Amino acid sequence: MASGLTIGQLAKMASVNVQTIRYYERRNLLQPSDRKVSGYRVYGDDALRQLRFIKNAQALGFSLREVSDLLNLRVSSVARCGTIQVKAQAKLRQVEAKARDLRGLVRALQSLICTCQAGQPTDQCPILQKLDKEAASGR
Amino acid sequence: MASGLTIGQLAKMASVNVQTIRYYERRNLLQPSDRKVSGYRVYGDDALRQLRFIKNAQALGFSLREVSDLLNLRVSSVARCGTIQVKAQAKLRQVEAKARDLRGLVRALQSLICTCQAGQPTDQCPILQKLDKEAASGR
DNA sequence: CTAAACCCTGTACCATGGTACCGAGTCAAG
DNA sequence: CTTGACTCGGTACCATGGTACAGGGTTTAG
Repeated sequence: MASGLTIGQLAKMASVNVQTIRYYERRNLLQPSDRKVSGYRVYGDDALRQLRFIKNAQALGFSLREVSDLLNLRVSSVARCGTIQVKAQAKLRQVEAKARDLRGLVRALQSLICTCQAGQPTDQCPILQKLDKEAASGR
Repeated sequence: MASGLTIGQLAKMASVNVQTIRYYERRNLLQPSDRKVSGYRVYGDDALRQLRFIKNAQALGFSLREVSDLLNLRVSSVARCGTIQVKAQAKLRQVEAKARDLRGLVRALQSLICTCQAGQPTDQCPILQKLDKEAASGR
């Protein structure tokens, strides 16, 4: 089939905005495989795969900058799988740390909510009092 | 003591940038208690408490918009503690959801890393292959 | 053949949380 | 009284991940 998609068709298939695809192009994340004489971008269906790659990596918490790095690694197959593993591990540590922070935050919020009794005026609210002093006990 | 701090002194005491304080003022988060004839902002040490409040609430995951809401609640003490409790609970649910997502992400990354053997060229890397297909199994 | 629907480039704009620079006025120490 | 540090308001800029619009050219269906 080797399609030959226009940017609009690609956008629809990937459920993204046309502008977003052009934005990804500027960010060096996704290049059209060709151009028509008219200047229209032409994409193969590898473009769709790559677009999904980008979205998947984003969903895994990689920034577009990091996605770009990942894609460059893939292109230069001099790079070894280990390089990617190292990147993924670094990202894992980042994400783990963030998850821990959020757990602490959950605990802090929970304890604030527990001490709060709904009927009091706000100037006696223990949540606000706590924020006034020193919060974020989970860290 | 009731200090009478300049913006620079306040900034130093709270370890924030002077510009940040002015930015907070624009965002209705922190108003100077007075102005000198020269136009210089004058802050009482309640300002320092309020600045810490802001930073604490931020650390708990509240956006500046939400912090502003919180502060407005505190000012209008017609509002009841329950209002704040509701807000804190809503934020708690948000944060819990985010924490769950992140743990899913951690699991997805871990499983990707496990299947990856460091010596292979990138075009056979299971992490990249996985990203090519469909990742984010944790969702 | 015409009109709608699409595409092009370039630029500006959105939110978020700040940071930096400008020219001018003010304050405090020596 | 001067000089350097501080402050003022206004505006522009940073990164991030897009989105929108203007003013054209192209393609395609009727």
